[in-house]
Amino acid sequence: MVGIKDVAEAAGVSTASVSRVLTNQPNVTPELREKVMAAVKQLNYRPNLVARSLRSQQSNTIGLIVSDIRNPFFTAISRAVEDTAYQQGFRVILCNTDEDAEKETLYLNLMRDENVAGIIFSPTRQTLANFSALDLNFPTVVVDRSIKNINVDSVLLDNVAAAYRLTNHLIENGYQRIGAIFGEASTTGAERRHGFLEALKDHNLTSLPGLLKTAPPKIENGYESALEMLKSGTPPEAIFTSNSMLGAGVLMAIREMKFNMPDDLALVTFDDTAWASLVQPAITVIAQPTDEIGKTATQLLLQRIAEPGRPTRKVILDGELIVRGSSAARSLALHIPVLKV
Amino acid sequence: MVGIKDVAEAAGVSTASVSRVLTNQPNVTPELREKVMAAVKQLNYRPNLVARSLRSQQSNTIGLIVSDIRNPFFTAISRAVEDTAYQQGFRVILCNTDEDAEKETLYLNLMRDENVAGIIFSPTRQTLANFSALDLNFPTVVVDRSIKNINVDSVLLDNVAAAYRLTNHLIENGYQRIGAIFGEASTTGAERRHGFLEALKDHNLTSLPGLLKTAPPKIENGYESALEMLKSGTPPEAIFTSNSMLGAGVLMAIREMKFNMPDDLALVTFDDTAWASLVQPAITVIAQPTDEIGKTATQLLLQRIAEPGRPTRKVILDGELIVRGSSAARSLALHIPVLKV
DNA sequence: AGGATTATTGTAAACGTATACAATGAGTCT
DNA sequence: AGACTCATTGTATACGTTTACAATAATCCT
Repeated sequence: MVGIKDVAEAAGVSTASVSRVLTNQPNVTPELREKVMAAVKQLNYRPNLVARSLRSQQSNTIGLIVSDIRNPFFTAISRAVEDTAYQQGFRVILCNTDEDAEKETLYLNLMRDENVAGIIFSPTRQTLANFSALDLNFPTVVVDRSIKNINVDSVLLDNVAAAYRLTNHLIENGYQRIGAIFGEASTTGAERRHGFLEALKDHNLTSLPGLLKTAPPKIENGYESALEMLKSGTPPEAIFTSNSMLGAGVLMAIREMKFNMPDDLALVTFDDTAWASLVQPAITVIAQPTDEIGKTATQLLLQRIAEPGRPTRKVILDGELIVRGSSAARSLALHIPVLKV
Repeated sequence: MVGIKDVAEAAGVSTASVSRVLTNQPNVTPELREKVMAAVKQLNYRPNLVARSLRSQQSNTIGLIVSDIRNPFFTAISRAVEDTAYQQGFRVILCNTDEDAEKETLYLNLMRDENVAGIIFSPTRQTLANFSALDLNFPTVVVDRSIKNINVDSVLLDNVAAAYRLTNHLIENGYQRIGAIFGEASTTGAERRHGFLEALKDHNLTSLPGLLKTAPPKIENGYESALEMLKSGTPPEAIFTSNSMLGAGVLMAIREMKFNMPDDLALVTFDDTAWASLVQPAITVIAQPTDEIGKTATQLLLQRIAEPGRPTRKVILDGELIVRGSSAARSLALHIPVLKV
């Protein structure tokens, strides 16, 4: 193993000088830099990041704590976070929590032990509730989940507005008996639910018993919930889901029950996943600007790392409504049954 | 910051003793352990992993280097790797290479600098070619890509056999003009191509000009390649793709050209993604045992970390052919055109 | 019983780097 | 010219652990 001492010796300078040129400090003469770099290249020296981190008491790895990497939303986020982080010389440690509060504290502790520079985190409601209690002693930015009355950087979607728009779109296209399934682990689900209900109210519609569900954001839950709705005597005309996992489950149920989209049942969901546009008819969605979210979160974090005292900020992004066939305007035949036959 | 010294003081013992109980060494009396643990709990002490890693010259983080986390195959792999790794007390650093050989060496160096315990890696062909040259000085296990004549643990699919089976299935169902698109970055694509061609040969079929393509595993490439095939005067009866990214692109092209599956065109692909079963007709695929692959790779790595001298082993898993509607037996009408009308 | 062996704990050095402080030398000013 | 400043480099300590080695106490054997 070649260390800084070897480089110093080879270059005929002190270890301090080597360290200084390698950390790009000012006040080093070009000659010094040259000598050192030559020795570095010759010996193929690479600084030991662990030692560097121990001594300088700071590291350039950041933690990314998400609930499920298989959820395409988080996949996209991680990708964006990693890209921007690596680009700035930071590494990323990825953790899956499965929306499990215990795992969350586990990983949070881990991050502390690893002495990470900061974390990007999408906490469960549970963890969010006593967020101030666990006082993270490192820079933190919250993504996707909203956090109130606490000073922490965050970047999230305008969930209420997006859900409102999506629901509104359904209603304007002639759907009235609208079922909905919301994720229950996060604040996100609750906010989208709020937007959904607002839209109903503004059109003098009410949510119907048995057609308003809440479940952990997993495919099977979407499937089960939708089956219940579809098998009931009075199935909905449309289903709204607050994320793609639930949406995929609903689609499975639709397939199983051999319902036709959108004539028998319309479907709209959050997150523009691969399958949403491949399926026929394609699914109407709210597309979240995942790249933007991940990138912004990382930038926010890096800025806070550089300047811990800066005022916190909340970045709120807008979702984009992408209208596709799954929510096409209800056909006349169905609207005015008298015309049938 | 509370350190080991504080704990030692509080417990009335030496720092060495504290360290010994915390690293679960034998030869400590129960009383000692008790005293130390009490102090640890009281002070809420947590060992600094960076310092530990520096001193002990080993860490418990492993690197996972994949080409694209958005590819569902790698998403599934990472999830499995992380789960098993964390379960054994190891952390995971995730890196995306975009199948870019430069990025690969970049991250490989990074892993070295970070002093990771080992890595799990799916190298490009390019990197694989001079694999021995970059002599990784840490335990490595290669996944998904095959590597010859070099002693390194690896776990991969029996690609030739799987591709053969998939092709064979098409042929048996009456498809003869079969187009194919293979990933070009990895050895995987080449192997699957081999299996594909073998199957053709065994049925006295030949690959047709313009119907055998190679491209980086991205959706747009699948799309472009398929469009070319479909727009040609003599489009294929079926298309075979060697991974889900290409497959998704092909499906987009099919949709755009308004071809019907499987009557106008059958489609089969590798990897059982979410959309493969949601689409109608659902897609026939070779499902890779991703959980198994990730888990096995991690275990292999941890074993090698524990015992560096052990003989290397190559684990070869079988893919599962899942037959769905996209490759249904060609209808009689098309088979025997004379019957038509 | 006394020496040899073993089990347990303590002392202090080491891991590889960054950095506070000291030291040196080159300008600058009066 | 001498005192003073400032830029540059060197010396040596600190980061928070683990661990080789020393030391002590306890046990065993003849």
